[in-house]
Amino acid sequence: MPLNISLLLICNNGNFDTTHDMTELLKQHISNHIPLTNKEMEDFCSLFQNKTIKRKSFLLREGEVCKFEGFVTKGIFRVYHIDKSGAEQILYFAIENWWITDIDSFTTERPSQLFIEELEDSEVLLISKKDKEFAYANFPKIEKLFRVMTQKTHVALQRRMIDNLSKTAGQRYLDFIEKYPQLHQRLSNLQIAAYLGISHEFLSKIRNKIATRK
Amino acid sequence: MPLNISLLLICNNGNFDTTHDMTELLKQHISNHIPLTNKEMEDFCSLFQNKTIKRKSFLLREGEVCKFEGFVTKGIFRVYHIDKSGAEQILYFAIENWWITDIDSFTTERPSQLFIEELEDSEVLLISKKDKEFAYANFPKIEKLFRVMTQKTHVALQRRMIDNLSKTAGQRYLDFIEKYPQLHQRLSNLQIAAYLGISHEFLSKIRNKIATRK
DNA sequence: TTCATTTATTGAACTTGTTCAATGTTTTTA
DNA sequence: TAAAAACATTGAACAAGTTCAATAAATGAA
Repeated sequence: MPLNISLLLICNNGNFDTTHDMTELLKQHISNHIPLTNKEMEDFCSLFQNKTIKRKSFLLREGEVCKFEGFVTKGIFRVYHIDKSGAEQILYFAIENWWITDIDSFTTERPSQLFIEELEDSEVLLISKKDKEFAYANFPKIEKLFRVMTQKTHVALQRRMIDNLSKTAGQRYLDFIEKYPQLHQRLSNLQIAAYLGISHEFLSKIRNKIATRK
Repeated sequence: MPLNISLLLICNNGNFDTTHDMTELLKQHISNHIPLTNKEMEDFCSLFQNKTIKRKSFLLREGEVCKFEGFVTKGIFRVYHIDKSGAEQILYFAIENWWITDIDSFTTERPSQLFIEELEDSEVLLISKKDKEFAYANFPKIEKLFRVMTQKTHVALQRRMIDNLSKTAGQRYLDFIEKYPQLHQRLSNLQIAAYLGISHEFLSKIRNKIATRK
């Protein structure tokens, strides 16, 4: 059957409904965290809307209130801040199976300080605040799911914080390509530098040094 | 009545049960986040044990599994990591009304990479993993409480991450004393430097520059 | 109160990372 | 396919931050 599936994918230019396939990834993701009954799973996933987005467009801009939480099913996003001097700091990247939102703006309903931008043509499943509150109120397991996921994200950020406090940029770059080989291949060095908190020129020098030492 | 209360405090050398006063602070803290019935509040707070700790002793050391989550009612703690070269990175400080744990070790039950140390004589209310699971299972509001608190903590860490990526050490120091004036007064410059991710010598030079410019 | 320990300051030499400008390379788009 | 735009590399001068060593000041324990 793999041939048929390939043909299906090749022929699909985004002209017919693929929502069913889209939520498949989300369902799998949820199942990896908590057990839900079929009904709970269907009810929860039906709250999401599929959205297709062209590269270099924005899901959120600074100053807007973030009205969604998104689950990426295709493509790559970056969540970043622009400081007073115009420099960009990337908070995180999100590829397939990752969630994106400005959790601060989403929960407080205050204007966001962040940008969320697509780097490739992407697809994302979006849930509104109202529907998420509905889910929390009606499915206690969903409350647990998001508590556990937020904890995990927090632990990852704690590790990154410690690394940023203790390691040189060169070491952080090596850690990055080791930890996220798939991301590394899909990102420009400009993006990686903004994530590591260094200038792209310096990243270039780091790469040169690594390359000539091997 | 204020005189009587003062006398009571003066006479109490830790020799009689003050658990009741201790959980008062916790109850207030919880009420600020979510509404609980009296029974829920009593049931939940009864899961905590009060612990008095001398300064410079450890609540957790690297390599141990973190078996508690703690609510600080008195004193000041620091949660930190020691890297390969022996340098300390402070993840956060906790004073009255703050929570302390290694959330990674506590949830995964794997050895911690962190130290939790008292900097003053302190008191803390501790809850075990089993009792916390019990609370989650029996009080859905508690699940929500910790989801919301973890979200807030995460937002704060995201801001700190962005600041660390974009600001100079001098600016971060000024931000720190503005944001946490009470902490600033109770901490040595060694501690603050380890939090900011700089050497204490350099912090000293920053302080000198600030002082002479005023 | 005194001695030992910890904390803070300062300077000099050094390392890490930035900025700016010039040049080359790759990718997009018309 | 050509031109434009975005991305990557390199060097030189500079700024930010570290390290080490010496000294002073503050704190804690006997």
